[in-house]
Amino acid sequence: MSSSTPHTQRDLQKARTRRALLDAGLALLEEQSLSSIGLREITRAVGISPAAFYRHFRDVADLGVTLVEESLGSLHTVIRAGLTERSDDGERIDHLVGAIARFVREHPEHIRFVVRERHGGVAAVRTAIGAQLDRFAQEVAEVLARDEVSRGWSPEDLRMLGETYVDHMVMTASAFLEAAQGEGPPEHVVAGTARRQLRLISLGRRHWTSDRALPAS
Amino acid sequence: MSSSTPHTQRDLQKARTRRALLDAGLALLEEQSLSSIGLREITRAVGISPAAFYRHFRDVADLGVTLVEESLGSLHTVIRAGLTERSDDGERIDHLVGAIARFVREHPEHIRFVVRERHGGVAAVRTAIGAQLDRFAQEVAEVLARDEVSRGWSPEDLRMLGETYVDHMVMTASAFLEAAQGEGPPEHVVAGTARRQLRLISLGRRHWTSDRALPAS
DNA sequence: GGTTTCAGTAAACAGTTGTGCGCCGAACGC
DNA sequence: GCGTTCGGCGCACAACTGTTTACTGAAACC
Repeated sequence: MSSSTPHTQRDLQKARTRRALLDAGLALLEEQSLSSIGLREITRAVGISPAAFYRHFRDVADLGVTLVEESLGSLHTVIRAGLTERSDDGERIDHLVGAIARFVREHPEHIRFVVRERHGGVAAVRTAIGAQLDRFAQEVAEVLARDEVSRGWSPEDLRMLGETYVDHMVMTASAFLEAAQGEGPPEHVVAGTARRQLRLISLGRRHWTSDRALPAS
Repeated sequence: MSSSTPHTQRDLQKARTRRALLDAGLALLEEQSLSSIGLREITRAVGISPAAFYRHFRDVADLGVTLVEESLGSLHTVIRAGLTERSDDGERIDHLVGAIARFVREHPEHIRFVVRERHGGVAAVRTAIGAQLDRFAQEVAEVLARDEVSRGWSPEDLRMLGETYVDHMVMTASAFLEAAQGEGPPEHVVAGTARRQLRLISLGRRHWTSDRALPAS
């Protein structure tokens, strides 16, 4: 935010190879996990010498953390738009699931990265993803708080709801990804399940009472 | 299942080092992911020569697949017992969350392994876990189908419900694990969120209608 | 136009890795 | 008791790893 890229030809070229490193890393991540990717493997894919890597990142982990911001940044805007959209529950659910499906189709590597490294072997990346998803859940909670249905909800309950939505979104995205590479049920089945689950949540939401006791059926 | 261990002293010793290999692998997995663990690293931890590894497993991946069966086998029995238990929703939820918490406290390495490798870099292990969780979801669906609330549910809806429970269980277990190592919110907060989420699902379940249209609020 | 900056290089460093080979020696079946 | 089985060992192999060093040459600055 402080130093926007000076448009000198040199920094421009530097930014280019930096991008190439990030892209190469992301590409290599399709078949292995970050902790098993070698620095040399990345530079080899880009076509530069191993030592040049250090001009851009301290570590492979460092590169990973950068990828986190990138990957989740794009998702952020997509979902935010999808949620704010005003319509009845059914339409909103369809839109949301459709948005996730489209995002996965357009940026498969990004969500593969996030899903794989969310609980992966590199602590720094793990916490970076966790922090982002936290912020994310908080934001979703705030959006949902503005709904009529959320009247009287406690902050903890709203927070819980946000987490539920975010977790569900990540799971759905992961399922779509598996579908795309033929590793699981086909896309339309995944979409169906995702819609059903959102409907389930939506129903639960509508009949929620913030105090602890369940209503005597 | 076919060849139960012959109780000769030699096979007994073989089983012992095999166990040691599995345990060592599991232990090493606390800080890295399977794809980055070296065969030598494991044998070194056990105290045998690298070549001896091949007497027990073809691969590190092979060892991983074995770990999957072990880790999820134990969880299987725990949850099955927790679900079948008959009581009102509130109690059942408390019991379930408590059971998960206890399991994580007793077998942290197992669930860490499952969560980490569920979307990890080793394809064989990934699919093994996926298959197990599938069977698992199916079974949960069948148990839930016996509830009074499930009258009139379509098979797809029941299946969806089973998946929802299983996914939630895995997520909760993972959250408990993070809590245990101080990487996230403390245990009682995790438990609270988990209970709320189960309550949400339970409410949605109770007001479910298997046909597509949502009831006009 | 001379000087400084700096992305990328080449080479060397000491480790590490997976895997194949032949051999041992203790427990085994008979 | 004897011949066989077989878990584990030592060693060698070629390939690979992350990191440091001193360097080059073109773009940037003034």
